[in-house]
Parts: sequence; structure tokens; C-alpha cells
Amino acid sequence: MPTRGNRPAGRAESRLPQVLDAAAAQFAAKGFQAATIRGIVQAVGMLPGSLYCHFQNKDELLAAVYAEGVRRITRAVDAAAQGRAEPWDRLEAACEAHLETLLDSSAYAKVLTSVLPDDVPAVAPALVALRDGYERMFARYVADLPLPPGAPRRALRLMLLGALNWTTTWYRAGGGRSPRRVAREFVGLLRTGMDPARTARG
Amino acid sequence: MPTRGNRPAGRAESRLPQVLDAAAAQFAAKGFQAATIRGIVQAVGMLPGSLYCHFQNKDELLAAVYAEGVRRITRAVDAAAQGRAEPWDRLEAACEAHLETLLDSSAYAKVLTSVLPDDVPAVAPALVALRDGYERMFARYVADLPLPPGAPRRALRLMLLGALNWTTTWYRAGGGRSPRRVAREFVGLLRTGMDPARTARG
Amino acid sequence: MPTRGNRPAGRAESRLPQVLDAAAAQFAAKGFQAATIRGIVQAVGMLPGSLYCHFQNKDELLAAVYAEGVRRITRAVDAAAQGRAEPWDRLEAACEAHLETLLDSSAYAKVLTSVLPDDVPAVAPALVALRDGYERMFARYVADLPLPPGAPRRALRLMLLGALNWTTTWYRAGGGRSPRRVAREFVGLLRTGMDPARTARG
Amino acid sequence: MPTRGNRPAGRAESRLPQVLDAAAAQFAAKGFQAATIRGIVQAVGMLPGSLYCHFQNKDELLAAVYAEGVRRITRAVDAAAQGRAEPWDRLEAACEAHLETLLDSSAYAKVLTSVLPDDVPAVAPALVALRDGYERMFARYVADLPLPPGAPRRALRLMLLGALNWTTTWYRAGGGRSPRRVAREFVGLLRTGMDPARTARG
DNA sequence: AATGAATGAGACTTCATTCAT
DNA sequence: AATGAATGAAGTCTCATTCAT
Repeated sequence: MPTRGNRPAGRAESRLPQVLDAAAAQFAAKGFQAATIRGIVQAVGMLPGSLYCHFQNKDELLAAVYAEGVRRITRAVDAAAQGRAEPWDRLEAACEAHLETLLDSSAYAKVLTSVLPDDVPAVAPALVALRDGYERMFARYVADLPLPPGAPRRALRLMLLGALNWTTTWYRAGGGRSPRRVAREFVGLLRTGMDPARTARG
Repeated sequence: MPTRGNRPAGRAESRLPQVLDAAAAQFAAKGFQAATIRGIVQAVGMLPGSLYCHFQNKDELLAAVYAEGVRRITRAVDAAAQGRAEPWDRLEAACEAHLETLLDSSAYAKVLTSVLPDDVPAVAPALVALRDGYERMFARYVADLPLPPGAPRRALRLMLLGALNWTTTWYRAGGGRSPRRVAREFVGLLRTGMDPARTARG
Repeated sequence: MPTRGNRPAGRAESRLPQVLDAAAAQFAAKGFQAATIRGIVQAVGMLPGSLYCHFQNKDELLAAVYAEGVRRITRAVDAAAQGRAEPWDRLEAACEAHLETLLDSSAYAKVLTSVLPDDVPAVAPALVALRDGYERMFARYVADLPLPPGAPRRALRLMLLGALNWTTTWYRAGGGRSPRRVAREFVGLLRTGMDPARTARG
Repeated sequence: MPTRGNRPAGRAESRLPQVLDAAAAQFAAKGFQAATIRGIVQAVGMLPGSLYCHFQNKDELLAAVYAEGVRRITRAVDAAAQGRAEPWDRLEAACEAHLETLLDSSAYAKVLTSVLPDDVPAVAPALVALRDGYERMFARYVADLPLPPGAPRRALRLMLLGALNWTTTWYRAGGGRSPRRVAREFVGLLRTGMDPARTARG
């Protein structure tokens, strides 16, 4: 079973996907500015100039990673939510998938929270549009919740997603908390509330 | 009582505070990496070399800004909390002050959420220690809440602070929401919960 | 009589002429160094690598453009001169054709004045030889002039051609001067002279 | 008598003039594009980055060289013209000085003819303005000539300057022609004209 | 005849930092 | 406390060119 070795370039077997992976990893680990083209392509055994066969510049590379990140987290969350019929259940499953993708699975997803669109003015609108698309899906899960009229659904979504996204700041893999547990706790807090007066009555 | 004589600039007129302000502004606006020494000192009419009369290097400059940021937000939150006796009330006031400082008042505070300690390994422990000090104060407000035994107080704190800090991502001054309203909504969601079953029963 | 069959492109449809045109345009507009292979082939919808099916390298491409430029301006000048019997008349017609080709008609010709052979050491001798061939034709027109013995014919040629070639620096199409008028003025100045003493006496 | 050696940097003894000289030399020899920052600073023993203490970028460096070139050729031509009272004489002296500066004395002046403003769009207007200023001086010498009414003074100036500037293309130092001789021939051709009919009558 | 991925060299430029003054 | 010239390293990006397909 012959392996390819590192031939300079077989047609149709571009190393673009590997480049994208490497870029995601570096952007996620160090942020956009600190990640260098050299560092990214080195991980794939390419030369800096070769990157520009695939992307016009570093900004476009980020945009591509960002888009892939949205695709992945969208797919994961959507898949997790499919199986749940009860709305709160579905929201919790979505949050769990969101967190797992963000914290454990995918450097692509981590880029979504660690790179602020403002860091890259040239493609900022594109990034924001991608993010908005994703959040709309989340808004639908919130819309399905059986809440009393006038409930602050928007605040609920913003609070939940903000809290989830901020986990990358304090979460350490292998600690006492799993993404699953965090998701349950957060959704639980919103669902049940903490006021002892009400809890007592409940 | 000595007069100044013709000294070009008395001690009191050191431009260090201005430098710190400029640094805070740039770090907040662009992040640590993207902010440049040149850009910072230019805002004060100094030359790059002159910065090193005041700070050993860029990292120490960040540390100084960070420390000042913690000092300011601590003072603001503490002052706001003083006036409130009821624990949930106090927490809400603290959140409001936190948000106001973060979103409206102070580039210093914004640095706390926009610069990750990992960006600057050399002073990362110092930054984390500063942040932890601040969050301990917040933890005390949570500890004072009258919650049923076994309530997930830590999750509550992490969720609340995460959601508050993430507001810098979506908050736009002059929109429909004030820091005050956001703080109320977020704390309200945690306090009351949203489950219609319970709400109905309650 | 063979038909084309389904060959993608018959010999006659080679895109080589278009490439040459595009190269002439870019060399004329920006000079040799600043013109890029990418820019040239893009204008024809080809990819950079494809250029090397037609030319060994950028230098050879320039040589080809240069040769075509000489061919074109030679043909134009020769055709214009054919019709004139009187030597001064013939020189003027030649100058007019030279200028028209240079300023209005042909990017190829413009390359002759905007690219210095020294820019491309590898083919510099070839370029100089081409240019010399052209100038010899001009020298013949000067040789035919009925001048007094000892007249500085070489200076006259150098002055005239230099002045004509330099027009690319200041000439703007649509201004008050046409190539024809410029040619007449320049030849007229050389023919008649300007010294009022002599003019008066003449 | 101690020499300085190459100390890193004594205050007030910037190497800027040397940099400018080196830049003029390289721009004159190879053109703007082909001259490299590295090559220029190497000639002075500096590092590429150090250039940017003195100039914002390569374009501004060219502008500085260009300005100095205009200053030098202006001074030379002006000095040469001062001594001559008779207008044709003065024009000839000016041409001689122009040619000498261009061909023998000064890389700075050579840049004026070898770098086209179009090569550097960012500073092109500035370069054109500098050149225009110089040519106005020349226009004054032409204006002073005692010519019959309606004489094509503008054509005369354009022809003369064009022919002079084009000499850089064919002139080789040490050949049979000196700048002085060329200047005399060119001015002579314009002054006297070549038409044998008139010459014979004259 | 043409492609497309890749190369390797080198381009300009930026940046944090130093140090004699 | 501040300057200004310089450093050294590294950054992104461009370009002519190659070669299997």
C-alpha cells in the first residue's frame, strides 16, 4: 500500500484543507494578529508564498476559517437539537452541543469566540453576517419555549449565548465540569430561577 | 514655599497618566497585539523611546492599565453595592455598575474583557490574579443570596459574569437597551426563572 | 480538405497574439519591471504558467514585443515617406508617422521609448540592434537632405529623434497639438532656424 | 586626528545625506522599481528598517531625491546663465549646464529623466510640479530670445529640452562628443537652421 | 496549449526596543 | 523626562518560474 511521500504537487490533491485546519488551530490558540502565515503553513510543510494560491490574504483566510467554524457548530447544534421534542430539552441539547464544539471539538468553532470581527475590518461585515446567521438558529429554539407573554426572550438568548461563549475564558478541560454539566446548569438556572421565595412556593 | 523656577515641567505634570489613558484606549479598541507603542505615544505627543522612561516594556504597560482597570471597576461596583441592603438588590446594583463601567465609562475596564491574559505570557499570572481579586468580590455578593441549600452558586456567578462580559460583543450605545436595563433583565432571569409551569403555579 | 473536428482550438485561434498585445499594453503603460506576468495574462484570461508555452521568460516576451514595435513603426514611417519626393518633405512625413505611431496608434511603439534596454541585460543587445536598425532608416532620410558640406547631420538626427521620443513625456492626446503639428514645428525649426538676423536677411 | 569609526549613532550626525546619495545613485542606475531599499541602505551600512526613520516609504524617498535633483540642476543652470548677456548665448550656456549636470555630474539629475512620475502614482503630482518649476526657468530663457513675432517659442523649448533629456539614452562619456559640444550643436541647429536655400542666400 | 499548485527568493514595511545625548 | 537615530527580527505579500497533469 504505497504512500504518497511529499511530492511537490499532484493535481487535484491540494493541501488547502490542511492549511485551513492549521489556520484554525493557530487563530484559536493565539488570536488573529499573533498567528503568523509562516506558522500556519509550516504546520503543513508549505512555504508562506504558497498560501496565496488559495487565499488572497490573511483576512480572507480568516473569513474561510470563520465560515467553516459556523458550518461546523451549526451542524453539531442542529443535529443535537433534532432528537429533542420538548423545547427546554431542545435548548439544553443545543447548548450542550454548542459548548462541546466550542470547548472540546473544534478549533474552528473556538475562532468564532476568540476573534472579534473588529480585529479585521476588511472582512468584519462578512464575519458578523455569518455569526448572525448562526444566532438566528438559536433564536428559533428560544422562540419555541413556552414562556408567559412578554417574557424577555431576546435577553434570554443574549444572556445564554454570552455565558456559553465566555466559558472559553475560564473552562479547563479535565476539571470538574463537563460541557454537558455546564449546559445543564446554565439552562437550569434560566428555567427555574433561584429566588427562594418562589422556589419555596413552587 | 519653593517656587517652580524654570523647570520645563514639574513633577506633577508628568505625562505618565496621559500615556496610561492612551494605552487603555488603544488596548481596548484594538487589543494588545494590534495596539502599537507608536500609536499610543503619538496620542500624547511623545516619541516611542520615551515610553521606556515609564515602563520597562509593552507588557508592563498592559499590566499597569489592567491594574488600573480593576481598580476602577472595583471602586464603581463597590460603591454601587454599598447602598443596597437586600442581597438580590445588591447583586443587581453591582451588575449595573459593572456594565456601565465596561460599556460606557472606561477604556480601562474594557481592557479587562478584550485582552486575554494568554496574549501576554510574561504577565499573565499577574493579570489573572488581578481578575480573580475582582471576581472574589462578586462571589461575595452571590454568597449573600438567600438560596436553597445546594444551589449552584458558582454556576450562577460564572453565568452572570460571562453574560455581562460578553455584552461588549453586541452592545451598542444608544440602542434600546441601557446597561441598567440589561443588568435588570439578566439578574431577573436568574432570580425568577422562566418555566411557565412553575411560573403558572407560582 | 480536413475539418476541424472537435479540437478545442485550431491553430489559427492561438491566443499568442492577444498575449503579445496585452504585454505591449502593460509594458507601455508601466514599464518592464512594473508590468507583471500575472497582469498580462489576466487580460487574456489565461493563467501565469500558460505564458511559458509561448515564451521562455519575461525577457523574451519583451524582446518579441520590441521586435513587433520596430516592425510596426518602421512600416508606418516607410509608408509615409514613400509618397514624398522632396527630402525635407519626406523627413517631415517620416516624423509625423513616427509620432502618430508613438503617441496614438500603438502600445508596441511606445515600448520602444519607455523601456530602456538596460532594464533587461539578458536581451539588451538584441533590443539595441533592433533600435539601431530603425534609426538607420531615419539616418537615410537625413542623408538625403540637401545640406551644405560639413553640416552636422548626426546631431540633426539625434536632436530630432530625441525630441520626438521625448514627446511621450509631455504629450496629451486631445490637447491643442496633433502629432502632425508637432512634427511640422520640429522639422520647421531645424530647417529654417530662428535667428532674427538671418531671418530678416532671408 | 581621530576619526569617528562607525559608531551606531551620534546625535546630530544623521546619515540621511548619505542615504539620499545612495538612493540617487541606485534610482539613476536602475530605475525606481529595480532599485531596492536593501541595496540603497547597504551602500551606507544601514539596515533596511532604519531608512524609515527618515522617510515614510520608498515613494517619499524618491520625492526627496527628485527635489534635490531639481535643486542641483537649477542651481547649475542658473549659475551658468548668469554670466551671459546675449540671449542665444545664455540659452546655450544653460543647455550646456543642463547636459553636464545630467550626463556627468549628478545622479540626482539623472533621476529626473530616468524616473517617470507615472512610475510612482502616489507622488506623481509632486514630481510633476517640481519638474514644471524647473522648466519655467528654461521657458524664461526662451522668452528672452529675439525672435520674430509668432515664432513657436513653446515648440522650441519642448524640442530643445526633449532632445537634451533624450541624450541619456545614447550619450557615452569619453566618446567624441562632450556635453558642451552637444549643447552647441543643438542650439546652433535651432538658431541657424539647415535649409541650403536660405543658408545660401544668408 | 493550458492548468493549478507550489516554489524560493526577495520585496517593502512595521515593530518593540536600545542608547548616547 | 525625553529625544532621535538606529537595530534586528519578523511580518505580509508579490513575483517569475516550474512541472505533473
